[in-house]
Amino acid sequence: MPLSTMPGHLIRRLHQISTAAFAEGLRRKGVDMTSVQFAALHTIHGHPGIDQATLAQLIAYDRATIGGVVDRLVRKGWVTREVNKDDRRARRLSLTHEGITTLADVSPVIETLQTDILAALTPEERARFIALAAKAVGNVDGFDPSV
Amino acid sequence: MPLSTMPGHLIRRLHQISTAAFAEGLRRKGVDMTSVQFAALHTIHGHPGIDQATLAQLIAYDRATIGGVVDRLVRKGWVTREVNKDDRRARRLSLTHEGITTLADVSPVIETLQTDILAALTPEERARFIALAAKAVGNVDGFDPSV
DNA sequence: AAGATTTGATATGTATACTTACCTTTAAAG
DNA sequence: CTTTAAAGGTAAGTATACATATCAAATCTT
Repeated sequence: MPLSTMPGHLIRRLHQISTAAFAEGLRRKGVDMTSVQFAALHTIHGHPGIDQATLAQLIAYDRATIGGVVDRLVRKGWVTREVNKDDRRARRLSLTHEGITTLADVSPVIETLQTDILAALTPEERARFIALAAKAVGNVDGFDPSV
Repeated sequence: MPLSTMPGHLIRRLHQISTAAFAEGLRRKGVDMTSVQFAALHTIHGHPGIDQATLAQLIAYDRATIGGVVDRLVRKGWVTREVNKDDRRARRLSLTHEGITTLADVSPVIETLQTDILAALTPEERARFIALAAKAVGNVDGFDPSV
């Protein structure tokens, strides 16, 4: 069985293409942001005051990894992290002014990139691919639009 | 635009599911091998004496990353790496006896895993997904069966 | 209320990934 | 045949990823 027909290999290649397209698009825009950082930023924006564990859960990240991601977002001045008064284990995450502006700045670029990633497909194929991928990862239409 | 419909996000989730399924399947088999290591092993098996740069190119890896992967394969006793006499820049990679046995041992498990990854899809959907993914990454049927 | 369990977060260690820089060795140019 | 360019590897630095262990705070049990 050739690697080129194995879903595992194809998915890794897609992921590679996806992150490369992301990096290139953002580089052109002059912003230093990874796709992981965007997902975190985007989700914090929709859930101000969220804690790291919930954030990790919402975007299906590892709890241990998210700490480093948030570190870098804080260092870049896009996110504030402060101890939750009601639960001193937790950190409340919110976007700074600059975080909000940057997010607004890159969002349209990123939406464009979503079609670039699947540029080799026709619009119909792209839609079918997205539907199949969503089903494969356990999403159904409108499953969790908050994310 | 919710993350849950963005190809970039879906692809990352698929990749996550894929590598997790791989790790779990191999763990059950009692073998310590990552998907990257399998791809390298599989490709070296098909191209004995291959050099690292060609290997990296065949499976779409980074030249710098492959060095570490090969390091670990050598350390596990599955691969030999020796300087090519005809081009002393290059290293000739080959499988050891144990590498061949291990590869034969895990190959059937891994083929099974390929459907596990897309377990949420019906066989027809799975086939369609694979065809679309192959097209998206620039493969056409039988494009490079050597990999 | 004291003990056990759970939970948010960090620390540690391993494995990708990719960029840039650098070294060595070939190959190409002139 | 020397200068230049290209190619194979490695090294260093950054950013995911995830398992496991640990710590502190909160919650549940009895």
